[in-house]
Amino acid sequence: MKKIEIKNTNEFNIKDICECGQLFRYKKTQNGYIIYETDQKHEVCVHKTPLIYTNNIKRAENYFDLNTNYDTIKLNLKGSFDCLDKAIEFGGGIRILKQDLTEVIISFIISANNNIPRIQKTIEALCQKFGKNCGDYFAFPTLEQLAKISQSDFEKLGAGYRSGQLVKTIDVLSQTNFLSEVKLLPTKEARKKLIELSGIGPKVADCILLFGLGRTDVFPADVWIKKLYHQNFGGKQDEQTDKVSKFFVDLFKENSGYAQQYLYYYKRSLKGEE
DNA sequence: CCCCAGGCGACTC
DNA sequence: GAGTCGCATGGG
Repeated sequence: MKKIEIKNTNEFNIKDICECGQLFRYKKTQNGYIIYETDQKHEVCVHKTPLIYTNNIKRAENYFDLNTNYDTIKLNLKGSFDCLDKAIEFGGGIRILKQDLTEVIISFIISANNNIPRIQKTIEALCQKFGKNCGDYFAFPTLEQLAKISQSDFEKLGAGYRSGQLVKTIDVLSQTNFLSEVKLLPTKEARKKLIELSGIGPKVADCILLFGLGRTDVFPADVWIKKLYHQNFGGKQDEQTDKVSKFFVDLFKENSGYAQQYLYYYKRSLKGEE
């Protein structure tokens, strides 16, 4: 096992990374976190500084986005409005992970109109039932494995009414070149193509673009973001997703995705306190 | 009993 | 194009 030592802790906080909402499979440990992705395990221990344990340095550098300067991004985002400054202060150690596209697509279809503990529970059950046994954990099912799962199987996992959507979308992913093609498209076209899949609307598409395709010129607008928009910029209580998303992308451009993660993480942390 | 959760799809007009 | 409504499921 090799290790990467993180020296600038302003730019890397494993709690922020795990709990900011970008992924669902992680576990808190004695002095850090373990993240599970596809059939991989990424372990981070914090002593004085964070240490990433990996058997593939290049892969870990890419996964944790270590070549992006987050201090610069935060500096660029500051001064826009008060809530964002507080959010950056609160979650300054967030990094946006380069996650597996298929896993992100399936996970965020399950996330729609759902709560995080239940999303995690369903995804964990999916891995246990249909993923490879990797010893002390289970892999996320491969596309080949996913293609064998029926609608009633998904229902038994607790996916609810999203079960049919999952089967339909998995069918497209496994029977066409959708995944390889969508990667090549500019953000706007990729978004449109994603929304054609069952269970994917504007919000889920933006999460997929941000977490699975590395596009930071998107701004997923969920219920928390809409609340924040209403409080800070007016409009209706339940404003239209595309309207809110476009507002913030116009404001933050290529840094929209980062801004969204700081804001989402911060707003959720205030749950019940405002 | 109600409302809510990282919304979406179908159906109106 | 915008406005409603139902949707599985579990927790508060």
